[in-house]
Amino acid sequence: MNAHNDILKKSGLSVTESRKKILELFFDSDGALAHADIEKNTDAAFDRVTVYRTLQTFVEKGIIHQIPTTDNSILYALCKHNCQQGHHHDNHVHFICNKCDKTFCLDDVTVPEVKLPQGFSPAQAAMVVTGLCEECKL
Amino acid sequence: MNAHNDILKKSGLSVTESRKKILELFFDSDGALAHADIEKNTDAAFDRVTVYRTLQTFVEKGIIHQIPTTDNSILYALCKHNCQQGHHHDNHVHFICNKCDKTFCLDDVTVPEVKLPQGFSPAQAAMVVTGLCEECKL
DNA sequence: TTAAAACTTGCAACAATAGTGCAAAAATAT
DNA sequence: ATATTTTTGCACTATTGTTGCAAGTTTTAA
Repeated sequence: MNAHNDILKKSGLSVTESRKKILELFFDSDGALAHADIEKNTDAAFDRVTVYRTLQTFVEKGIIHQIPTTDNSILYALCKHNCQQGHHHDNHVHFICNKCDKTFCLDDVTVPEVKLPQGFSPAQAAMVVTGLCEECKL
Repeated sequence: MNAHNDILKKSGLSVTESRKKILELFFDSDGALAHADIEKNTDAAFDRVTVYRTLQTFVEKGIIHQIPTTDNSILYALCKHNCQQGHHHDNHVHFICNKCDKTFCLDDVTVPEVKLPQGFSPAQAAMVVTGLCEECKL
């Protein structure tokens, strides 16, 4: 009985091969993952549809969160802080490297509050910074 | 000779029906537009491919910019401030309404600076706030 | 421990979205 | 006005995401 299984159980999910493997992938990766990355890293052991559904489920259960991008893809990353079902707290800044295209969750950098114009009622804020990462800057 | 044509010429682009019309659409719209919105609003007068290419070209030339979303779509909006080719300055916050799904460019709300961890070299920052807009809040 | 119930998966089909090569058409330059 | 350059539209292909349903797996509870 390992920690990953516990996460699944706590979320009320059945413990299956695909879920275990995909969750493991997220823990092994330091950055964020796109659907395509997951298919690649599982050697297509699971159906494309299963991957889609697993990701959806994980988002719903607050295990992972989505990261907005401008390139018509969705990136997913582990929710490291206390996310609950239906209520995410992924209020950290994301960094995407222009050179290696890796995405980093800057867990220690929180998204700053901004004052919105009259009438706008905020629920969630996301921030994505692009540039060069440590590796690529050298 | 109108202002829109000048924008195209200044960017070194031929002045064509599709470009004029699509640029006009952006000026007439207060929010951001997705590819689909543009096709709808032009009554499919232009080929889908033409719309794709026009948007790409406009982004390259710094006429419009892309807005990141978490729903696997790209939104585009006019660069109101001094954007140049290859170097965007769309440093304002975007607001997406959860109810009506409209996107607003909050031109007066600039993206705040954040301190990044050692090693990260920022080039651009984007911020998207979701919630309820003026209309939908009522 | 096993059988029933509940849930998850994979397949097939479908739908929507995006990209490419190339000939025809339009815009620009001479 | 015509040659050159650029842009467009079509046909085709690729990628990405969704749905229904039967078969398979996991969980529950006797």
